[in-house]
Amino acid sequence: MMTVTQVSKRTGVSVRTLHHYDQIGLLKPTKVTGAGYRLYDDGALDKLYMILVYRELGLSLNEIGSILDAPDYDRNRVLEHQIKLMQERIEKLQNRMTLAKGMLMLGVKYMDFEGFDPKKIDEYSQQAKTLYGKTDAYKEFQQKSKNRTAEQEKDLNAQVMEFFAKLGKMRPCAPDSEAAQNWAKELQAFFTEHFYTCTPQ
Amino acid sequence: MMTVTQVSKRTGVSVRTLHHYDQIGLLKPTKVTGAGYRLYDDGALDKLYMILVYRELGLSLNEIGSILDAPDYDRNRVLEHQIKLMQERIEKLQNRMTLAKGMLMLGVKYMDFEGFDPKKIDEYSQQAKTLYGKTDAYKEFQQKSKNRTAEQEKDLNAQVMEFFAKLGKMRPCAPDSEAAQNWAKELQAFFTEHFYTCTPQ
DNA sequence: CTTGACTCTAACGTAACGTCATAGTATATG
DNA sequence: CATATACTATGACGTTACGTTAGAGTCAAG
Repeated sequence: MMTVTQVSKRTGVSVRTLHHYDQIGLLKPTKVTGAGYRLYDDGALDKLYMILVYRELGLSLNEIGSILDAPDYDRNRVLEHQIKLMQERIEKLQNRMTLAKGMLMLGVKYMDFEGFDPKKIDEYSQQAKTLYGKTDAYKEFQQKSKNRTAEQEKDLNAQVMEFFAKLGKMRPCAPDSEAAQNWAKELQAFFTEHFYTCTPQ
Repeated sequence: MMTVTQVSKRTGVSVRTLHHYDQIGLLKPTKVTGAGYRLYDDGALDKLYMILVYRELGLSLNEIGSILDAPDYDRNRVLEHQIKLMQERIEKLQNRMTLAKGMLMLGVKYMDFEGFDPKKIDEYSQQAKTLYGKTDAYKEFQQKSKNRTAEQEKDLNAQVMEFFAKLGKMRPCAPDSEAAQNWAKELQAFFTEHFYTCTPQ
């Protein structure tokens, strides 16, 4: 039987957290003394460890409470769900990193919106990647930069960024508008200079 | 000059959010009518877009407030900092995904802690990867699985997981203790069966 | 002038605790 | 036994970025 600070020292959770988990009924102490002191045994410790693991996986305390007294089947489904969620978060973070790197590269002054919706970064990124991936030029690029895989990703990020940074602006334009033409030229010049030869197409 | 709902519809932010940004002084309306109605012009819209972008990058409203009236130099430093933060978060998420996948693979019953600190997952993962990466066996594995890169990562994840799931338990043991020996045998058997031939070393 | 659409302020709710403040309790020492 | 020290308990407010009513004033149209 351990007191709160003893549990705290062994597990790393704060005393306040133990109080909190007691309050919300997530982890009740094994026993409470006459004076109201909380006492925990090894079983409680095990449960606490499980709580911490699930917490690391990003589950809310509410969800953890449900999961702990649920059958294995449900636990596995929750795990799978969490894996998907984490996967999505990773992709979102990567897209945001691309955006941030692009902002650094191009300078903030380029950030001129009107039709660029920051909430749709993931969507833009998706578009840019699929569109861009189809071109032969991309293959050429891959060939040329095989020897520098570290930079490859960096460059691709930059390109994707470039692509969707402008994509927002192009939205309201007709595909054959003057602005679109200018953009294409600009992009072509940029890419030709840095990465590969580029056809008007 | 647009009213709150007009701004809301164009930008996607809620009216409440506009109220909030006004309250905390992040984005004041361009003008306020006699009746107290908030009116925004295009300049305010631009600022709002910048706010949204930085918000996407994970900055707090406080930080955004500081950044908006700061020189380019500071902005770039903040961007770089955010990129680092996002990178760290991605790695953490990936480690947690490894843990979750491992929990699915091995089943929750294997989760027996005593010396396994869930907060040190990243540390364990790091150890496992560096240690594991050094072995010749890994190279053999890489050779064998060159043709299935998609699964490769999956397998590596599983292995890393296996590795650090037990690493926690081994901590208090001497490296030549019986438990350690058993673990080594078990691991060897498992790996031999699934991935590659394995020496006692 | 009424109706409907829109606007305002005020204030509580959210998640998971951190951080006091105030007060009782257990233990070692003089 | 009294006291100092270390630990414990229960409130209760603070945090982040708004969501969500609730009650009340405002504007354009019919």
